Amino acid sequence: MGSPVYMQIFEDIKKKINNTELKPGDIVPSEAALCRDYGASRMTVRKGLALLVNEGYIYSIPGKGNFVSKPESNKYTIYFDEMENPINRVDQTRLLEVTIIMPDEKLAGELCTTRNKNVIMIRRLFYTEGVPVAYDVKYLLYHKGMPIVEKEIEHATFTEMISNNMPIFALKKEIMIYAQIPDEEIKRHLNIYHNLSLLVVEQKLFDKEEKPMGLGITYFRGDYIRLQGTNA
Amino acid sequence: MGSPVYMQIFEDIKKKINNTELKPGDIVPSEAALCRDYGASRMTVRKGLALLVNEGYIYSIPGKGNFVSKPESNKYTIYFDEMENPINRVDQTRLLEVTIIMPDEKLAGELCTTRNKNVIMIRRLFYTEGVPVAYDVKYLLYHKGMPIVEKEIEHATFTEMISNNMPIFALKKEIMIYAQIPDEEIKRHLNIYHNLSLLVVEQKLFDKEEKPMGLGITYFRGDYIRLQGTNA
DNA sequence: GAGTGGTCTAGACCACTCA
DNA sequence: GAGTGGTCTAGACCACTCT
Repeated sequence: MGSPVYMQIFEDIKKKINNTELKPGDIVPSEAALCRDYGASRMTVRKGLALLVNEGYIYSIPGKGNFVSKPESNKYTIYFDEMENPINRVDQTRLLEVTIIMPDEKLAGELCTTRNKNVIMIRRLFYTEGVPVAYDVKYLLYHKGMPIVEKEIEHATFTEMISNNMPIFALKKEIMIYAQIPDEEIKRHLNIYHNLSLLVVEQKLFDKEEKPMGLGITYFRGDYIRLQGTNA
Repeated sequence: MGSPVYMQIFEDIKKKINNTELKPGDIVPSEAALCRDYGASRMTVRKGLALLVNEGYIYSIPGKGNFVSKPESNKYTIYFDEMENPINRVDQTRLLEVTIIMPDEKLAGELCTTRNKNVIMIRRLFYTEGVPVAYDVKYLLYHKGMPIVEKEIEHATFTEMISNNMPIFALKKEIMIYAQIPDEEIKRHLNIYHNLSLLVVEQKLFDKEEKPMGLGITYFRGDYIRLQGTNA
């Protein structure tokens, strides 16, 4: 029993919640009561309770008490990287095009910019063992230090392109996942001759002021990629 | 400036990390130094640092110091619910079948069971505004209190089916997302006559001993669903 | 041995809720 | 006014790292 007191408190209460001995909405014994039960000081008890709060088991209402939470049952954590996924990895890329474009209505809206502002467009193909597995398009709002050198762009992930000149902790990212039938251009790029679905992943990156910095759309062959996640 | 001292410490250091004034791998000023800087007690300083640890900004090495982390740049949180998604919601369901089956090799493997154990199979259709949008199959390992009453199953999400008799906090869940072309049966169920992709979401639920309790596969019309997430 | 973080105490004052 | 959680202090002892 070498484990710290606050850990005991944490584990004990967690067990009671998992046993339904304490149910969502129930009040947890008060801090003073826990101090008595464990012969511990209040700071120690609070440290145990803080762990339960962090893991979403309980929440506090000042002046009232600590209460058992309703679990968030449909929350998942997934790790996504254009270049690497649970069943495969990109081992080669081909740069199709790097150009400056004027965005159309839709793209300007997505990037919260106007149609007369320059946008860098990067189109690439990703390969695994010589086979094209994904078609990738990025739109970056131009700003100083932006990589427009082919060498820097060709093998970079979206985050890498932008984090060259932007501290990465400040980035907010959104992801959108959907399924689609390939159009003729994508079929040609990905050597698709028969019926095949695409898994499309859109990534949008924001700066710390919540302004969009870029949009990336990756069209994966459906038989190439699976995204995995857990509620851990 | 009514905000607590520990919050000041937290914000200040966070800002320095986002400014790259402190870079990944750098050492954070020692707790003693921060006590001096802020005229605060050690417990207060430690509370501020604990926040940074929780949010993944720093980590501690006992006897050495606190260090700035490398950010996890490809981690996303998504909320998935069979019945409800960002662009639509299921407003009606139809139970196609509830039966007891013996699993085939593949399913037995997925559920870590043997081919002679009973498995409950539930097949349903989901509708939005009268249109079939998803075909849903669940496989549940039978155990006491399992819902086999149609009324209880028809409108339940996967988690609800199982959490009736199992404390929900103990559940571990895995999710897998991929794109697929519909087979003839699914085309018939979902009234698909032209080319259309499916977005397939597999959910696997585990008990607290990490043993699988059930597998759910939902085949969504590609034009019906988009999954969204953020790195928040 | 000096410095570091990890655990813990026994108090304190505050704002809040509830009866 | 009694009870609750939120913040904070000024100490303490420990195990650890580094030199």
